[in-house]
Amino acid sequence: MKEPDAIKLFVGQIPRHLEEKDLKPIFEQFGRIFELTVIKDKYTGLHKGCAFLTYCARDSALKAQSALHEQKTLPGMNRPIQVKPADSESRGEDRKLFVGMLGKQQTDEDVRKMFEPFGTIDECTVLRGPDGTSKGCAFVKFQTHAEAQAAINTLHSSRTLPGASSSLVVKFADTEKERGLRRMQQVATQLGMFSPIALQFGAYSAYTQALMQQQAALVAAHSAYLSPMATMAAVQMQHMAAINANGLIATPITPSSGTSTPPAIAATPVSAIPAALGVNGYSPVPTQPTGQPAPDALYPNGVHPYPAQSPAAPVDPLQQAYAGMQHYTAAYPAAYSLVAPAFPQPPALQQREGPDGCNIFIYHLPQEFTDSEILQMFVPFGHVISAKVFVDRATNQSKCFGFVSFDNPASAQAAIQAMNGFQIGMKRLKVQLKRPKDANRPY
DNA sequence: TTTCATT
Repeated sequence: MKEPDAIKLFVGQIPRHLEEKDLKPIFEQFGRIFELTVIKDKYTGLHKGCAFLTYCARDSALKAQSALHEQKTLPGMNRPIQVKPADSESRGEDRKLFVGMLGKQQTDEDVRKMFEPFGTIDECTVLRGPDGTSKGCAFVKFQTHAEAQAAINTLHSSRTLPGASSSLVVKFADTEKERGLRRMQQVATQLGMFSPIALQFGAYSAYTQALMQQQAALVAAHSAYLSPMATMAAVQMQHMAAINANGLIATPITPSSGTSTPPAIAATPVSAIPAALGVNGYSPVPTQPTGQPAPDALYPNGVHPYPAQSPAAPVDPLQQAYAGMQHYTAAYPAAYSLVAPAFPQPPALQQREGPDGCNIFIYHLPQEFTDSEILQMFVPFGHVISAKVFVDRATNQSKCFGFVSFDNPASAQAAIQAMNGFQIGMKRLKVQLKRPKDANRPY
């Protein structure tokens, strides 16, 4: 049994091929383990590279934390292991700050000194690229929200650091949700598609996102062993599967030029995709020259001395997958059309309204969006009977707002739910029900 | 100039 004051620890920077049984020996040396759980993706079961660990005794947790946290690096990882109380133990992530516009040469210590006057700092990390160069920003975690707020009040915009292009930014760090949106944006950018297909990433359900990540990881893990054509087919399937799994797009997808991908692939169950790739059961783990996974015997203490880097590890699988795709599609423009055109252009729609509750108003559209873009942006949510961007009569320029009408209120609600607040560039879309014609505009 | 992840 565990002590009542036991601490649940979060363990990060774990190689994804290590399971509970592999981790146990690493942590058992600090005391009896009450519970050790590798965190897996709730939909895909994919190992997320971290775990929760509770010792029977509080003291064991403290010992493990001081012996391991930031002290050792497990093989294949490029950052040291994290062993610290889980967020659930401290409640609230409202005490973490994002600090932007730092000089490139400032270290964790420099940043810490700047923030120390405002309270007790739990964590202070300058973000760095794989080569160790600063990204010019940092995260600083205080013990309380009030301390963090005090730092914002005093430091935000207070000065311009040497080498920075504008004044210091100090704000609360993005929430999990905001980060998700940001990632989608990055994916969109990497796909080289600002709109409209890329925007649909914003409409993806968590489930679809999870599938995407899994497929991307598989593609990344195996692209080295697959022919370019197979890799591209995998990326295609990833898109198709994502779209179909989302249940939003019913359009049949037919390849428009010769590849080995049969039309039937669009109907392939998602679970069958790894098999279709010929990688079913193949774990995305760097292997030894023998073809066997690295045996535990290589690091009998369970902990490998710093810096133990695997040449295969430090690339983000998503980035790698999409970079690969971009490269491929750049070389074969004809093939590109296979990936994108899930949404054939319907004939131009008349501007007409749906019933009450079926019409939505969209504001903060990018200047370059036309009827076609907003149609494609909202078609995943239902049957669109009208999509109209308003343009200035004199200049023919978009007024950056428009209306979309569905044939039923549920689609309109789904669209609002998914797209309101969706970030495009610096702006977020405002998506709400269109006001009835007779309502006055209060602004 | 937004991270490596928090059941």
